[in-house]
Amino acid sequence: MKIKSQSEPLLSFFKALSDANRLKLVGLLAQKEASVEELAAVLEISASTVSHHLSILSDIGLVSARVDGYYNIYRLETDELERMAQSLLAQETLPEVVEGLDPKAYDRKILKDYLAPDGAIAKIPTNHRKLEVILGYIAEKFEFNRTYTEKEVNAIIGALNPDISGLRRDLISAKYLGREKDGSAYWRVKGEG
Amino acid sequence: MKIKSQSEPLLSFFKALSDANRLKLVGLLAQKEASVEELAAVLEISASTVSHHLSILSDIGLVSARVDGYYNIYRLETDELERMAQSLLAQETLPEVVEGLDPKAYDRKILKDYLAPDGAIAKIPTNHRKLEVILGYIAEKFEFNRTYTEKEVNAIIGALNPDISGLRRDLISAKYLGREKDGSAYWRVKGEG
DNA sequence: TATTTATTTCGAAAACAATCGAATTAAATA
DNA sequence: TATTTAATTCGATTGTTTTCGAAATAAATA
Repeated sequence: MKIKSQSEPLLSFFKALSDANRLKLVGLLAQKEASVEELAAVLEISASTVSHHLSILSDIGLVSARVDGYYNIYRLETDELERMAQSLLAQETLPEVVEGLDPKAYDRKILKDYLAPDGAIAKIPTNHRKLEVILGYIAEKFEFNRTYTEKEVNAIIGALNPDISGLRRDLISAKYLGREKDGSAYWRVKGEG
Repeated sequence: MKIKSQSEPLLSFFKALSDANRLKLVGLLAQKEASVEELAAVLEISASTVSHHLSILSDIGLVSARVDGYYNIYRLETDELERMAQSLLAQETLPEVVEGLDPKAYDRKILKDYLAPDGAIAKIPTNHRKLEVILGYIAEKFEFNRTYTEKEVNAIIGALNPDISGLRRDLISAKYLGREKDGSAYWRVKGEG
């Protein structure tokens, strides 16, 4: 099942107003209500096209129609327009737009690029952002709430990549591992377990 | 020369935000700045497509880029977004949208439909709105600031359509012509000259 | 200096949207 | 009831937009 974004109304609103003729329709109806025929004459497009545009505006509640004799008289729902415009400014609107997206997708892509199929680190990235992701991956091989000897640390790192001392230094300077001043013990500091 | 609407910025704004992926980009950048690669991974679309979308957002000043090493780091121009959203609500925004449109286009179309090539009234509309337009057309054949005898009135109307008494009555009841109680004089009341 | 890397630009394919005129529907008048 | 009228729906066409992968660009590293 496809995860559907929470922001459909917002997108529909922008789509509805992202056409020059529809924007003009809203502008005209803001002045006074009007029939399809009249709008078509002023916009110089066919009545069927106006009808199509009005149905899009009507779908999101921005205009409504009233029958009067032969005519369908359309009017702008001013309150609705104001409500929608206001909600653009609301704090909670933008966060909803990104619901359903996975912020870890980039980290996963980096791991995929730098790890061998067996989980070893095939190549060490020079780039800072990417190195950070790889260091986080190494850190996960360490448990919280215990200490490791340097020999144990080297064994864990060495199973992943031959550049043991370089990676050990990086892990400490990036604060993934803590270390006794005399080098007698190491322990895991941060990461997500 | 094509008359250009005054509302280009408004239309560009809506167009820019009328795509689901661009809306998500804005949502992501609202949380934190990010590189093209990172955005592409999270949205699960190609980097070139992200680049294309960012250039559209950047054209209207909604995002900006900063170079950092290999990366172009994009950030949301929060102030600009707020400014644009605010201007949607501004009084003067909607009227600008309809600038350059001719509100008399509908009247002209009605005249075209009901007048013969020589200017005579080929057919009298039953519809109220349309009849009004035709009456306005007849009224223009009368001068302001003088009176007409019934004979003169009949001659002017008769040159346009044989239903003289019907049209004369309509002109008076729609207040295009004034009339002495005893019917001895008629004069033009409203219209645009 | 040659190579690697992220981004942008380009060109083509596919998806989408606007538009028109004709056919249909619904409502008013003759 | 048949006709006229305005609006909507339909089908086809045209134009625009999104998207991708490949090629070009620009910037950092080896």
